[in-house]
Amino acid sequence: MTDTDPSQIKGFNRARERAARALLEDYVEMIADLTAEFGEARITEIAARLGVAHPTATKAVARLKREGLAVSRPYRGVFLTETGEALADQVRERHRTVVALLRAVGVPEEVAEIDAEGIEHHVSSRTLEAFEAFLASKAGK
Amino acid sequence: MTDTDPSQIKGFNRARERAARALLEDYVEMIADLTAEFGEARITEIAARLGVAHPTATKAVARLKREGLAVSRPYRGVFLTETGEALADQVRERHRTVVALLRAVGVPEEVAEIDAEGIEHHVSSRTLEAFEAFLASKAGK
DNA sequence: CGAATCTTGTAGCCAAGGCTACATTTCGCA
DNA sequence: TGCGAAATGTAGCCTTGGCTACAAGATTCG
Repeated sequence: MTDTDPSQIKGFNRARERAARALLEDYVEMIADLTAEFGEARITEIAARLGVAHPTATKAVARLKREGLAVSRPYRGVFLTETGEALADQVRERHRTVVALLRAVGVPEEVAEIDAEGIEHHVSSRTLEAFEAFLASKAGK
Repeated sequence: MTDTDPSQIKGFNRARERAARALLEDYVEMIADLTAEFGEARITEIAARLGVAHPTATKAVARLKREGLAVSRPYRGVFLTETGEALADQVRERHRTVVALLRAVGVPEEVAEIDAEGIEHHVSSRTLEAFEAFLASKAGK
């Protein structure tokens, strides 16, 4: 079996890639937030805010670097690349939209923030468009 | 460190329990569907529909049994316990509600079905209530 | 300037979901 | 009835996110 078996990939993708993408997005978003707030994102701070031990954050950042989303030098802060920034913007925008949508259908603010964290990673672009259109029409009324 | 450190649990919960709960729910829902359709749920069928190899499904079912959600005898089908049935009902009801909500805000049907799969596991009870209320008010108009 | 302290990096282990390979048990049918 | 195919079970490995423990590079300040 030298070529790639689709059925295997499907299984691999299932829970795996789903979770992996969510994780990447969380880290990128957090780095963007910290950079905006402090001018840089330190490993310790990233770990603390995401509620994980620092080696866990180190590993994740290594992955971000591998994927070209971030750069860093030993003992210095972590910064997003242009690609990383773009992803962060997209993620934050989507987060805002999801929260707004939830609020628009009557979800209490605190709950909306919390649930959006989990939900946002599963909102496809088409669903996002629908959300935006719905919010726009509602605003127009 | 003999007592339980909360910060550690938080980390453990993060991606872990999130994914674990979604997985359990997917399996329970699938078993319920298959039982409704064929009178029993076979490991092979469960695995096929969830797109995983059968040993993977076997492991998951073992976990369901451990948690008291299902029962099974070797080389026989898998069945849900009352607790499992209750969870399945809840999961399916929530799935329906999420799909309905998505449709109500303008998401195309096929997309709604797909995205609901990922979203539903992150919808808290309070958000679900809000969805139901929103749908009810909309129906009333 | 040097030591205590704080921040990072590295090594190494665990649990869990996935998979493949191989052993067993059932089942369908000639 | 008996055998081969199909369905399950079991063993064992990989990857990944998490964690702890320990090593090593920054920092701060007396």
